[in-house]
Amino acid sequence: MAKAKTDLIKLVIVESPAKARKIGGYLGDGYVVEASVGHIRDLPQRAADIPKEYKKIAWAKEGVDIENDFAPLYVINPDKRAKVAELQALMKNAEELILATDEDREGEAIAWHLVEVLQPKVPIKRMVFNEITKEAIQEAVENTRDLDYHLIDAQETRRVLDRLFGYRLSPVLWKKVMPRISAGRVQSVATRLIVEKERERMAFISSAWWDLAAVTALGFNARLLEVDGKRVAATSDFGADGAVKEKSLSNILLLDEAGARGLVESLKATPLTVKSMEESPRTERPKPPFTTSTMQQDAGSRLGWGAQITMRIAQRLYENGYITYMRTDSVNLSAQAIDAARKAAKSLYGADHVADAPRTYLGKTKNAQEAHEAIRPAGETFKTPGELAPELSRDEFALYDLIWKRTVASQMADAKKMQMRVDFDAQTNDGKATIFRANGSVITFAGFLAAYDDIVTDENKDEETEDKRLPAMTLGQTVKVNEYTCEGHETKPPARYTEPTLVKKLEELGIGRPSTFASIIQTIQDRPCI
DNA sequence: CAGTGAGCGAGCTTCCGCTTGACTT
Repeated sequence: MAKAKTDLIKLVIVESPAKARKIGGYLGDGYVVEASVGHIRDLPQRAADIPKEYKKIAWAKEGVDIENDFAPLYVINPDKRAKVAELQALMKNAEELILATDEDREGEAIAWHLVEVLQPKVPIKRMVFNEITKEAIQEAVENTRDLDYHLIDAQETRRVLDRLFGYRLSPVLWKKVMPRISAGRVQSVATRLIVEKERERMAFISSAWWDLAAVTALGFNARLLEVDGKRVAATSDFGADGAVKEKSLSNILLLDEAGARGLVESLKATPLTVKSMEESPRTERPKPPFTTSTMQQDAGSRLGWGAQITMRIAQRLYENGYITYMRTDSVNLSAQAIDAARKAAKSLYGADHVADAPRTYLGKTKNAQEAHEAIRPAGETFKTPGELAPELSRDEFALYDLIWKRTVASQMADAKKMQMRVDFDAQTNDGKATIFRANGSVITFAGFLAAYDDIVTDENKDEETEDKRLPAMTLGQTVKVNEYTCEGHETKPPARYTEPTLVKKLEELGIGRPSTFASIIQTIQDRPCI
């Protein structure tokens, strides 16, 4: 019996199974949506992957014929043979092949590889979209384009370069250093960053200095700023090597313990006199929604998670439909997501806490591909963390909560702060003129901080950023001092990288991709050591 | 003559990036 016309389907191929299910629901009858589950073909990884007819060819193991215009040898990934067979079977009933892989360099290449492998005899269309809503998908399927061979060539070049660099350099290391270690465009830079940081720490020479504080009867402290017109050394006068900066050398007073104790002695309980006061308003803008890298950084600092744990939890949230795709370098939200964030902010924190106009953010990542949205709660209205608490595990809840807050905060109003600075005169009993300074900062309008607090880390705890209210004072007023205290400080070497701070650095340098940040860290730790 | 040990040669390791399960540690 001849096949009825209605048996023919339009085959749509995306990269991720979760995406396939969702899009399948939006496209409906006549469409079959399948996932390639990532790349289906690659250069041979090992000798066993090389087809019989290429086994004797010298360059086959490297997978690149450098004598012949760097022609690559592609083989089906061993774990994708069943998937390819499945797609080939579906093609038999297809009247059209629609390639809906991600709109980035790798996605375009996956689409091309699919065409090369499936060899369709039916029309081929390339469909792209940046958000998964019914409207966006409908529009995308009606406005298809052709494959972009510039992008495909760019991907092939990247692939060949990485292969030649990594597969030629690594064997040199086996011979000269030890077996099984490796080198590559990404991992070698990551390793070098860590080595350089360690060298900085080794070259670091710790300097000691002392400072003074006046503990006032009004409940605030003021720290010593000047003695006889000379500024007392502060953290910012020391360079990365731990020594006093060149330009600070001549004009600062570096107090040692004896000097500090002498000043305490000579000040006794001298009151402070208000010399000047200054108030300056500050506004603070919310941060953009999460990318893979910033999510890893925040989960690291707030939840104490490594990059891989964060990604595993995020993957579960994504597969169960709670968040959008978790491997992204984009800070953009869809129009519907912006709307949802603003509605959530309005109902929970009030209309005055929502930004006047929808906020859009510019990504600052080098080489960003922006094939996906930022990481955000899924759906056209965001379920609050509280609503989802019963169905999420403890870790899933913690990460969803972070994503929800960051997304909602990104559409909220600026926070307003008032910073206060009061300088005081005090005279030592041996006639030295000293100036003390008190800083205060008050949040006058929480804005986005109502949803997403600034985090206090060990590094910024000492700075004058905390919410500290100073009492009202007038010029010339004297303030009673309970006691003067002094304290010794040491400059600290630059901190070692943590997993998230290394990811941040790599991203700044344009090295690695959202799908590989976690595995880079794994690789440089897994390789054998001497 | 069977079992053992030294010596030799062959084959393997490895890159980066895109995706999930199916496997063991």
